[in-house]
Amino acid sequence: MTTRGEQMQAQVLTVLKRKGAAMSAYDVLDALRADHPKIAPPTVYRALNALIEKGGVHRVESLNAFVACNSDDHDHDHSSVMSICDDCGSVEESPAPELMDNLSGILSKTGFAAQRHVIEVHGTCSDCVADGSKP
Amino acid sequence: MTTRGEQMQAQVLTVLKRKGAAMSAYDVLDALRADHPKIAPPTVYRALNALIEKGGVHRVESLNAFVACNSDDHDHDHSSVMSICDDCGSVEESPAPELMDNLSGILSKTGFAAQRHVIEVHGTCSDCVADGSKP
DNA sequence: CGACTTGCGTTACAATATAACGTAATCTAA
DNA sequence: TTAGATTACGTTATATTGTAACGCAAGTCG
Repeated sequence: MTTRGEQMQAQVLTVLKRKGAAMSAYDVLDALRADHPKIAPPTVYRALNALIEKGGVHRVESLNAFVACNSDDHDHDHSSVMSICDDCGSVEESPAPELMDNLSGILSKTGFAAQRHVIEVHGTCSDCVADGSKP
Repeated sequence: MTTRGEQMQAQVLTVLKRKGAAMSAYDVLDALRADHPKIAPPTVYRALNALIEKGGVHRVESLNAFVACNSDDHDHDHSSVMSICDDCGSVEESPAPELMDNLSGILSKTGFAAQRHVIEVHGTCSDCVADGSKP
């Protein structure tokens, strides 16, 4: 087992968890510059991609951004819905097995062989709804 | 009613329909250079955004690309699933009202107020499945 | 017609992402 | 242990995607 690069991955994950919301790769890059003054984009993208493979990080396609997985228990086989708050940037994952079954049913009728699901819902999270429109 | 720019929108829509698959904004730009040698990105993005507002074009978030809406009948209130073939680039929309209800149910439990749904499924379309793995 | 408004075209640049190359770290086998 | 193979890292450079801002042209309305 190689451990090269895992330090970088750990630092990237720490940054994302500390933020608790979606961050662009370049936001992560800036956060890492404190420790690594000469860090470059490919380093960050490689760490992010490795973390995505492991399931510790998800890519938010509709934001071109990344978020730490906060629910450690669920499996990461794409069986969840991402709720993205456009006010505060928080991202929650909700497991949705029935929805996936429903989707499979719809698609199988058309002969489409699904491989990857992107289910992202934009809106306002309960906290931001409670805070009112624009305090 | 202004008609300025509608020519451009019409040409963009023609390009997208002729392609019959997702295209990046810059692919559209290149296609338009034949008629408009000096065309620039904002012109294309403005036309694309106007067409998206009207519902004639959809943005494919997971590809950073755009596709002409091929089913003229359905309403465009986000109530459909996009099936994206990673082999040929074709994009199909399937209405999925039950799925949307299901999704609303899941999210309302968390207090999340949904405003926009991004439901994109990547895989292989029936034509490409029929063509075998790599002919 | 002349003043006002809208939004287009253009220039320039910002934000996101990756190709490619040399090299250092790790692994394998003798 | 070390030579050779392999992996994947850091770096440079560049590709790709998207937008801010400004001046002007086209349409609007008195």
